[in-house]
Amino acid sequence: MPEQKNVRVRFAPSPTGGLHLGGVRTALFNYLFAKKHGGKFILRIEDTDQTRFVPGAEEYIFKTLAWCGIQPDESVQHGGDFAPYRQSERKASYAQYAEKLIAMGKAYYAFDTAEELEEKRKQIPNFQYSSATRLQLKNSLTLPADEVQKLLANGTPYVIRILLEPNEDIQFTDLIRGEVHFNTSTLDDKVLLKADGMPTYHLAVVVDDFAMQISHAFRGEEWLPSAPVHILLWKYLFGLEAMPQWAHLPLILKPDGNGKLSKRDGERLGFPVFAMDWTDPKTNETITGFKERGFLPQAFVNMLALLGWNDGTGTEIFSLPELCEKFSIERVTKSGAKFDYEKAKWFNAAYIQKTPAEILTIPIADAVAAAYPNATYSDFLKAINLVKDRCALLPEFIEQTAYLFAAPKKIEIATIQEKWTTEKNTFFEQWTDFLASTNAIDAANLETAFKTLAAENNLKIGEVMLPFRIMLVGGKFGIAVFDIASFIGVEETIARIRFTLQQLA
RNA sequence: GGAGCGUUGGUCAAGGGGUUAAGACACCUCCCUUUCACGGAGGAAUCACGGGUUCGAUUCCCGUACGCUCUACCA
Repeated sequence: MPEQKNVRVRFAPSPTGGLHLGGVRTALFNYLFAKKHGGKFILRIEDTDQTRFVPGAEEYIFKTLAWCGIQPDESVQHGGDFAPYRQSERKASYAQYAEKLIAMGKAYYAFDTAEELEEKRKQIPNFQYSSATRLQLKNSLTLPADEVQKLLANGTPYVIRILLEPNEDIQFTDLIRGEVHFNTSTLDDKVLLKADGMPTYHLAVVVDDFAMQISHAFRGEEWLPSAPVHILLWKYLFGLEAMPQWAHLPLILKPDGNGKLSKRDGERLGFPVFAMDWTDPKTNETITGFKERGFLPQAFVNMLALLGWNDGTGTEIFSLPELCEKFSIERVTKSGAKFDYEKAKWFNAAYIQKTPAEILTIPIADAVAAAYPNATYSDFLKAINLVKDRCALLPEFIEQTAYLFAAPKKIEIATIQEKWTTEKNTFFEQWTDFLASTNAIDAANLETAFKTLAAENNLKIGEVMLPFRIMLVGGKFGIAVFDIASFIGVEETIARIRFTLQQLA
């Protein structure tokens, strides 16, 4: 890619709640692109809507990104030459551009109240504030100049709207979709500056992307329809040469049916949508995140990267550094992808396999301590390695190792009882005697001894193996039986056998 | 309603004028393991539909259908 400009990209979330999959992925793609091109990744807080302020949301965004390992180069927390990075703190800078547009004849004051517009929308089927209707509305285009001045002077609330010429073709190149065309006649005169003096997104992105020298602007596909407004703004204010290159990312869809994935879908279908737990400060309701559900951040990031991007080779497991090296915006898919939680778990399982037990233990340390207060650290490490390949989610380590740290509470006695014989009873008595006398308790030795003893008693291995398993773990599940016996030790093994034997008697 | 974008197996997807149309997840069968899982071997697509262009279209063009997004003083 011949890219002369310094690469500067930005992720610009609005702090209104938890960050979901799509948001994190947008951040990730921005980050990867920046790293790939030796550029800067900027985090800008888009908090221009004061009515939607949610305490804690901004902090949550930083924590989420940190967990994912995608650190901004510039942000309200990391500083940078283009501070402030919070749009509410840049409020003063927007009005001048709106005024400039008015002076240029590209924007105008509008005094219609929200109620009046609401009424219009009710009356007229497909009402749009545009060339077709603006001459019948209350604005500086229809009102005499002196009245406009009077309204402005006495503090009448107003907004500034862009003045769209009808029937103008707007065309631009999207890095993912190629040429995209729009006609201004289908657009409306978007509000640029709100009555409270804050800019809308439309003005703010353009002004800030210019101010922060953004070279590439990536955002969700939902922004595509308003892109022409942004392009016009660039053309009027800063010139098209300075405009960043656009890329509109495909949406992440719900697994069943169609439509954008929402947090409700997660609750409905039983999987996380937010990266980390998010507690709504108003309702105090907590929505589970991938982190708390037991995902490793590397797995989460890898999974996200492959949702809408691939390197073309079929490889699916990439570390963050590898992603930074391989990522290219052109290889991002055009169409939306249904989120597949099973696949997400597969990624996590893959990462669990390759992550050392010492690391896996960190995020589950508290849960382990609560579940098995007597388990030693080294025992748990050993246990993790034993059950590793059957865990897709971190909390599964607790369940999967349960019978290694405590005798099963319930024994599926019926399964043994059906085919129980005195021969088997004899066998297990001999087996406990052997265990009591041996000190070779590694799994391989135990297995050899067990098989030899079974043969001596004219019993098929399978006839006694399953009962033995059930005695140790309570049912037909778990890791290799002799690994279990070896892990829990002779005494405990004997105790568990005797316990079941008593019940069978 | 309008505009924009999209459409390859159940899902994610590679490929992109001539291919046996990769691979992964899930599912099914088998092997391994006398549990399960892991692992291994198999199994499934007339590339939305209809027209073109072409010697030849899943690939290019045009329509249609369907889906999604937007259509707020929200982002």
